[in-house]
Amino acid sequence: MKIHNSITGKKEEFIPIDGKNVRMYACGVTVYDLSHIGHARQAIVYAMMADYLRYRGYNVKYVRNYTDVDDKIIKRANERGKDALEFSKEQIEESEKDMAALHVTEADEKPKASEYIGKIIEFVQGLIEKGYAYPAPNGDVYYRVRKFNGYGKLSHRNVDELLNGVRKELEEGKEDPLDFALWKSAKPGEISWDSPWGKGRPGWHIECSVMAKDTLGESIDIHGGGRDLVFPHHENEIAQSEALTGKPFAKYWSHCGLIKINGEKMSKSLGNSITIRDALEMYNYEVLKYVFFEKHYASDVDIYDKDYKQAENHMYYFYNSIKNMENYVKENNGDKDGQKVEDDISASIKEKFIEVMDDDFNTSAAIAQLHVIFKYVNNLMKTAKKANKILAANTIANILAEVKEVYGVLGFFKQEPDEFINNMQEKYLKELNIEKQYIIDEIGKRKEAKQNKDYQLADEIRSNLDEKGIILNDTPEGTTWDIKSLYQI
RNA sequence: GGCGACAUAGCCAAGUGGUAAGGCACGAGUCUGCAAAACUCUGAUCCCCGGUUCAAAUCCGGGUGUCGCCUCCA
Repeated sequence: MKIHNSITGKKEEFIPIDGKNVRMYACGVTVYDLSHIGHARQAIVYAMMADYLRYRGYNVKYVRNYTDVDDKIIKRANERGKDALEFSKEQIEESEKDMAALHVTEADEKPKASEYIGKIIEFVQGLIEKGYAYPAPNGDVYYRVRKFNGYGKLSHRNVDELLNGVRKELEEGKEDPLDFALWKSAKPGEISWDSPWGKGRPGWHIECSVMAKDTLGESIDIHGGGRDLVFPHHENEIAQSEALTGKPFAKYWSHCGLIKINGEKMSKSLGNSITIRDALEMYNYEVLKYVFFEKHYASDVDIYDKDYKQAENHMYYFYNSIKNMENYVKENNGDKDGQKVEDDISASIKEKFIEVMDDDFNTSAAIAQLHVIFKYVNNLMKTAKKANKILAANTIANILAEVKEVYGVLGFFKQEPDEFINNMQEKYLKELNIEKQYIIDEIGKRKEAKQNKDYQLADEIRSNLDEKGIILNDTPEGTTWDIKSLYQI
């Protein structure tokens, strides 16, 4: 099992601190607005890691926090005339709805900053006592960056370079421009808590150090988050935690790549950010997982509209293949004639999945393998049929069971094929504004024309439907229809 | 300016020492009245230059280009 470690910049053998027990922390969202697909990717990626590690026999404790006290939250709450905590509580509920709709495995604990104020104050006091922090006259408390030796080891910078080229004004009360706030004194009208330094609230970075320590202990195995958090957030977490405990904070630092939309950085100002809610309105959750898993988690990705469409077509192909497999098993149930052991690749499915996933969670390669499997099975069923041989249903059943179990780890194939396929067709019929009955009637007319050998009329009916976005498929069992765009981009 | 990452076929994308997964698009074929779907076949020596090695897309050095971070950000 290998995992990429940002702190060394290398892929390393994964050896948890405590045998088979894995402690994992991922920075969650600051809940001042609806979550977007960047948050979705991050949540999906770290849930996938937890799921996969469990699949490999580790006992995983996975923690993902919520930042529910912060400048943006306060600002947004004020705009809406709401209490900050009341507002963030609502936002957390919305975020949980999104995660449930995405079918993301829940974290074992989801601590909130506002529930950790006492422990945050204790932590800050500890840092002051050790000389790593100091209160400013205005009630802020700052971290003394230059005091911590390892500062910059994650983001690979040194303290002096940080000042390079950056005009940083020395804020009042700070000893050094690099120092960052652990505790912020309250401005009038802001939510605040009592502290030894007066009324105030925690800084952002300290929350994660405190919550990670409280839920997982002083040293954790994997700390994850978006690549944009490397500096300063994760760098500061290390400084805080290691200064207080004197122990290594996280053994493996994992960073998830960022998302661009149609070639542009996703941002509110560009108006191109896609909320999870919007995405789910357009695409099934397994389709979204396909989009994210198709590329390695650590890569920054540029997602174009056509990528979703393509993923949808792939999932449609997979589910149709599964349906065919199920039908095949049903039709040939109990028939063991023609079974060839060498055709049964079910054992190698798991083997290959583990091989690529053990290599830093290579979901991209795992998905490539999925295409190979379905192609293989479709070919198997086809050639068996063609040769008028009955391939043992057991072989197909074995492969199908294995695919569902193995790829279930990534959250795939949790739906009934008919359910998935019908929903997809309904969605497009609605979009194309076509009634199912109309198609059936047209197929009936065409059947008649074909029986009369009036192929010109038959072709006309078919091309007519084609123009409307419906394709017909003549099979020995009759004519079936489907949605054209589920096969084409 | 500093730090970091990336550069693989028309496009997307795996692959960290032994002669390049997968997908999309394109073309040919099987099937079909003709199509469609499905399946089969077909394509790259890996940005450029130099080095290490029996052997490099993969390691090292230089160059070019793209991107991220250095301010809140998954």
